[in-house]
Amino acid sequence: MKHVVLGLLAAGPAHGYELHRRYDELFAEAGVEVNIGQIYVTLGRLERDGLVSHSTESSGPRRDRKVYRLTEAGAKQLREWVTEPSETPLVKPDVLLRLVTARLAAVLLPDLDPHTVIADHRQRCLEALRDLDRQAARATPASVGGLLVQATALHLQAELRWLEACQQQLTRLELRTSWNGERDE
Amino acid sequence: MKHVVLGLLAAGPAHGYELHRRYDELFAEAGVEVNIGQIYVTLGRLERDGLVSHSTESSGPRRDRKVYRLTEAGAKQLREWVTEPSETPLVKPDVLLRLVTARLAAVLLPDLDPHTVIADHRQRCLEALRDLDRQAARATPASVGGLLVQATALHLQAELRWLEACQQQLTRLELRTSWNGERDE
DNA sequence: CGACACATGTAACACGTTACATGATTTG
DNA sequence: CAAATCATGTAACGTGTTACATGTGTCG
Repeated sequence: MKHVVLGLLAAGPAHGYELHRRYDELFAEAGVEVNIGQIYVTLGRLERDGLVSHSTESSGPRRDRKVYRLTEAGAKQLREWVTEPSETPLVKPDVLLRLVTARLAAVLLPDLDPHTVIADHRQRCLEALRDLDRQAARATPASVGGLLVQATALHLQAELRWLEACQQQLTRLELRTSWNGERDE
Repeated sequence: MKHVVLGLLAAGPAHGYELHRRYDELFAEAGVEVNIGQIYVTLGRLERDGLVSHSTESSGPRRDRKVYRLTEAGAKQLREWVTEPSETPLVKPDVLLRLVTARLAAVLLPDLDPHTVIADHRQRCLEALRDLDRQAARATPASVGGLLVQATALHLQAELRWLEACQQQLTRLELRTSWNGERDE
């Protein structure tokens, strides 16, 4: 969030409400929303850290607006962030955690079926993918929103392929642990 | 984290240190580590919420251990969590944020090149993928670690495909915003 | 003896999220 | 007049992360 706000500010000074509008214009298309409060919180923290500064503008009859702009430190930090290698995603899918848990809890909650967990999730992914396709049709072709939609779609397909692998390996899935046989009683 | 700890506990009562061991055995293979402190913090919060309870065990000469177990509420919550639909991932790749920022900051930081950002990230993804392949060779075939590695690999491939799309659309990328032309001065 | 595994914790900090408070102006 | 939009904020809460403190038992 911090860097997003800095980035939005890089396009020109603005007040909080305006930043929120910019954000929406860029990302709302892909359903990634942000609470307006968060913008103000972030701006406060950025100012505390000396990365932005504000000047109050009383534009006629309207409520006073605090127009923020990047400081030199802010611009520097922004450049560093953009240049810096972005980490390759370390995935730890939610559904895997549930899967493992279902297996670990086999004694305690014997009615939980890992296969159901997978099947359900698969259904949800397929649905999401259909939604995305519909969205992609409506979306501006080469826009940020469009790219987001594409990214999500590709990752969903990855997830689906992975689920397949999961299902195949599930039966053989070794919870190779010394400790899970040693239930007391 | 909260649910992970509950899950680990579902395999049987244990104290914090032991939970950390269980965690490592399951996930360390894929490089997903956790700070031991976090375990204790989480246990404290779970106990505060009545999902786990502990009894002190003085096992001979050793330091006393607090053995935690699920309460009924904890088991119930765990079942709910496992059963509940896990959300389909809403992707917002780090690199896209940098990309957009690079474009937004075109006036302020004219030397930032979006193409370089993509190319660099692509290289890093390829490397990561090679590493994963090496890891996959060593990994236990049907283990949690193995599944994690597979998931990561698939998502990396998705990311690579997406980067390709990005690169193609980058030149045409419309930052269709009313506001980014209106620089003051 | 010194290093290491065992074992537990806490204080400080950062961050995101939400609900709420406040008020002016515009528009149906 | 009522509702929506413009505009700003904050207090509370949940959570993850780290650094640090503290001590025992074991093994070379």
